[in-house]
Amino acid sequence: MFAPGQNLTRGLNFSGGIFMTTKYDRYQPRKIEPFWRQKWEESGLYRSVIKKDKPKYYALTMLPYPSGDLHIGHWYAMVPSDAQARFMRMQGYNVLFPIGFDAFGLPAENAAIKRNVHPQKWTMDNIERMREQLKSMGAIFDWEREVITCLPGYYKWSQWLFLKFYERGLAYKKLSPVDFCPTCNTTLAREQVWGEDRHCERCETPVVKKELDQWFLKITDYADELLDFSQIDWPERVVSMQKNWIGKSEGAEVTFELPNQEKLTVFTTRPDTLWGVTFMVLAPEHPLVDQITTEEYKEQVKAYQYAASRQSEIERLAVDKEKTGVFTGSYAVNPVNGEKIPVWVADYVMMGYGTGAIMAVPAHDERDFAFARKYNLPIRIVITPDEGLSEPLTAAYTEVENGKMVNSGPFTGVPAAEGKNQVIAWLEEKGLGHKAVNYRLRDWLISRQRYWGTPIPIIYCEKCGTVPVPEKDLPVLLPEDAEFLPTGESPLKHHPAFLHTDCPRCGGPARRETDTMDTFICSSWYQYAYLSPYYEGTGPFDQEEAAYWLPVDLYTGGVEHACMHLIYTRFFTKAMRDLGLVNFDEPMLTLRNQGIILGEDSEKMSKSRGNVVAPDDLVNAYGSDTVRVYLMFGWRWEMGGPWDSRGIEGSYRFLNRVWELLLFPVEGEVKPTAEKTETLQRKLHQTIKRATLDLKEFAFNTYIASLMEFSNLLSKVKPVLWGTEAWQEAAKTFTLLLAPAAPHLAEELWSRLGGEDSVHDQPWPQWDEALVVEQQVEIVVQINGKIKERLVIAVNAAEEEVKEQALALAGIQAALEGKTPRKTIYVPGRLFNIVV
RNA sequence: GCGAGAGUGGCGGAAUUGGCAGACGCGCUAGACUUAGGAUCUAGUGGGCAACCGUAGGGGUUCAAGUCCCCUCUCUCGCACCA
Repeated sequence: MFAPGQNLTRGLNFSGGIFMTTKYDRYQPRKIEPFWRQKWEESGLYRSVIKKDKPKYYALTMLPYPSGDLHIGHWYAMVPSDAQARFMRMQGYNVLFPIGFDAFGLPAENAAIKRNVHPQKWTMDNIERMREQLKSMGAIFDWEREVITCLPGYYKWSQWLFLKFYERGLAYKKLSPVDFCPTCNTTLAREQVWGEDRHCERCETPVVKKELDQWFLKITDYADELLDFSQIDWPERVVSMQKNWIGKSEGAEVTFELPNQEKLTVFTTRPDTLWGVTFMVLAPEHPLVDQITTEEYKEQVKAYQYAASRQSEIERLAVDKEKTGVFTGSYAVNPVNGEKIPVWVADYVMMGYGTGAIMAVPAHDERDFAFARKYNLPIRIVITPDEGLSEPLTAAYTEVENGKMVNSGPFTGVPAAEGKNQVIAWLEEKGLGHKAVNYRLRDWLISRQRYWGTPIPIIYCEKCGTVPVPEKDLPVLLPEDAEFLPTGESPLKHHPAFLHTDCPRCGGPARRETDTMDTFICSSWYQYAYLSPYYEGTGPFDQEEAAYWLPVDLYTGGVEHACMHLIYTRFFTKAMRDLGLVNFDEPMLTLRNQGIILGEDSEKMSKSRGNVVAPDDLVNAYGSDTVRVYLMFGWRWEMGGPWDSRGIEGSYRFLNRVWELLLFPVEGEVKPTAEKTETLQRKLHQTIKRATLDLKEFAFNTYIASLMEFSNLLSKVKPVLWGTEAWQEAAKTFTLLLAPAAPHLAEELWSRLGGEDSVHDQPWPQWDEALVVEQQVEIVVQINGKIKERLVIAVNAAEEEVKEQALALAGIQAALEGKTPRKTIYVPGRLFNIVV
């Protein structure tokens, strides 16, 4: 037992006594928090270095963009991740929880054009501010591993990786119609074009198509492997979004003969419907259109193509728009039955998917059905359910499961589901087609016509053509003295010293690639950069560090990156594996997504709405620990929801109560009882168990709730147990349990309670299952499942004994009214149910 | 249309995966202490006067259903003429 007040003095030593205003100083987070943060920094508490004798745990939070100020969303994402990392640390793991900045990108350059401040300065200033804000969070970030992606020491390796990809044919340049954002003045990857109107992910401007020569990464080489999620524990939502995005569909390619020896290959997932093809459709951009269109139809086909090309440049049309098309005048021959079928051009067929041409089976495809109806094309049924179909059809019959092939030559009578494969085999045998797989996934367009990004390390020589920059010449530095003008063109294009160079191969005059890389390149491998920031060895990172820390054990961040960053980084890891840089298949073993904190008005936070919650203000008002606790307590983490400015008061009150509870002594004599001691001990072990399991499961809200419950019990028993051994043990253990959530407060309490070293270096408490179990329990006594009475009984009471006591209860006697129980059910510790 | 997820008090949310619905907190009500309280403490708080009724709605399985099965409705997110 320690004398009240004694430990208060110890606390004062740390703070220099400056905040002792009353006999027992109040909870003053603004004094405690900076003090401890400085201590931790000085003592290197959170430096993560290889410790071979300890299991490692690599926890990672998504790389923030240095937009200027830390947002409450950053806190919401990072605080529970930090708590989880701290918990693992106390569980004996050697934890790495690094932080850095995704520092290239458009906002910096736009600021440069608008406000005449260099992107470098704008970015570094923001980083400096955000670094301080991040530090106020009190997370266990190892700042010595910080990476900033716009620094040459970083992007050198982005360029190096690009060159390695190039060597292996994973990076290539291609002239093709690409999406261009007229506001951002750059091309975008397919993933960065969103929504029905196909707008730019960043600025929401509808994109336009441009025919440009651009660099791509061959992510499609890994399409199949990217569909394999067997090695990772990722949320179902992300898995399904990625599957959906990759969009694998299996079927067949079938070749149709056209006049003048041309062949037209189509992709279909329904080879079982081949006998029902009544026309064919080409996309307006299909190269065969010009060749097969007959003189008679030339004019209208040309007009249609022109209209279609205009259309793609304007807004994308609504889904339910009326289908349009024109006849080419030509006929194709259906290879399965020799029929002549008309070939049309229509914009409901996309050049970008499959072969840009389809076989139309109006009876069994909704789109073809609508088209056939409009243009009076024949509709032939070749699949029917057992009960048949009534003609004329009012809608396409698209079911496969219950369908049977009819009017299909040798396959008539075969179930459609089996027919698919049988027909493919038959086509292959006859040389008419073959099994084929199609993906929705496109190769990743990485060229950006902007300055503030990683220069693509390529040189164009008149003699030698495309020449990669030799490894020894890396990094290709971004020139600092660029001019930022609102012309919409990259300053690199107008920077002679950058543009003109010598060919590394022949020494002749050459020019540099002026496009820079998509910033998603930077974030595709940053988890490896943390191992050895700005590495100066022979590869992008230190292999010894890699061998110890990799792969990332836990990754946390927003679900909005499911089809961008999270696919890209998986692709990078697989490609890097094939380069021999890493020896595993997946970058992040476990992924957890947080939800989004909305404004108090339930709308997305935005400056224009004026509903933004600034974490700095909250930290000033309540302290960092309160903000942390509230962010963990207020919502289901993966859901998020509207901010509640009153709710945070509850968390502040909680921490205040904890402070007073553990530090303010009881006046007068304390008379401990065995019963209360036991109650305290039991609740303590129950709380350890709950807190441990909840933290494991990312149930941060119930983790905090369990601490609140425990503090409620503590305040009940305080008058009788204050200062006893059981009390002290409970107080210290409670402080340990609080440490991941409120690290500063826990540290202060720990030191005042006489704890050794840092609370954060203590082992996580263990619970004793025997002490968790209640001895006396209240069970409910039911009749036919309805609660009639309650009974307090020993937890291990025999069923017979319970039955005897339950049946003897007055309320039960009355309710039974002399009826005899037919059956009784006893669930120990829960209920006793009498069935009559 | 396809895919994923969700519907529980006035609000945020709990409920050992079939076993006392509403833990914990916000808010609210009453009281205490106060010159004062938007501070703090104590008590209460799903509905109904009651028996009872209550987890989006309807049916089912079971001694027992928020939880399992079938149908319907609503909402959120992602993709979208993907052949």
